Amino acid sequence: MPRLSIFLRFMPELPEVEVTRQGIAPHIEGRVLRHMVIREPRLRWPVPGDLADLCANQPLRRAERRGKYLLLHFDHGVQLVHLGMSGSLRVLPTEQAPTVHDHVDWVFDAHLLRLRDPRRFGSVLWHPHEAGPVLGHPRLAGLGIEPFDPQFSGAWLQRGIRGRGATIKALLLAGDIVVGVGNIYASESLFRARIHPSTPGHRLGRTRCDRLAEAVRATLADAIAAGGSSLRDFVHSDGGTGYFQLDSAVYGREGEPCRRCAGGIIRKQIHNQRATYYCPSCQK
DNA sequence: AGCTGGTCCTGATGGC
DNA sequence: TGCCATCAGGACCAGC
Repeated sequence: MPRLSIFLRFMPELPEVEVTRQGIAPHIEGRVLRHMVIREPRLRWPVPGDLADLCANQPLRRAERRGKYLLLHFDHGVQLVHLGMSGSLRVLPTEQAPTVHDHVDWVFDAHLLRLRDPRRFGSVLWHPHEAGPVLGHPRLAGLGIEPFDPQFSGAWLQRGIRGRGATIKALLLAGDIVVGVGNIYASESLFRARIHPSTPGHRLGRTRCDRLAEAVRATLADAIAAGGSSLRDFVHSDGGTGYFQLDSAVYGREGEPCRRCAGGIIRKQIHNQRATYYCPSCQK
């Protein structure tokens, strides 16, 4: 358990992004962004040089989420914020001094929002209003359905994997069928659905697709619920503590006994250079 | 030193 | 043969 919380703290998948959104939204929605401080523009992509000027003294209307992107809506455009693999956002007092890896601040009247991202795989992009709906942005246009969209189902999943021979784990991670499943929750969802991670996508029939769609939704919902209890960590925290204490069933449990079946020992396998955990006895 | 991870990009592969 | 979709691997980083 302690070991796992160390991992999770650096891995924003959909639940972490959603909990972040819920945590920061009350402090930024409807407030005027006075100015931005961009100390380090060299993120996954360069932060636009004119972004601070564009958004100074503009009211921030809404903080939305699409996949793992946070969408900060202004009247004249939208900021797309991605946390990459090590990013975190915190609401802090305006006078709080930045430390190393604190790359971007959004400064409001009474407090600021701060992006810390040691590995700089995150991003802050700008989509001007005149470029059309933000969902048409190149980073968003190819994304799959939201896992909590009522249209996401076994049938949807089966349509998405039709004719694709990649492993089901790789297809979940690809994000073009359903968004939000990262490396950890891919293992967890497949365990929940009792499906072996290296099963080729097109080998999954409707029954297993139904189970998997439900498992993805349930796994992510559980994680969001677990994270919701730590919302206070987003305010007036220096961000130094982990904020997810998810109880994983397989991830990081190599060699330990399976929680569901008697006799199974959790195995670790590298899939596409990514660690995958599963129970060889009850995942077929 | 080597491993870790989310996503985009590139170059390779395979089907029609 | 040509085109397109798909796929595996590489790159980007810092922390441990």
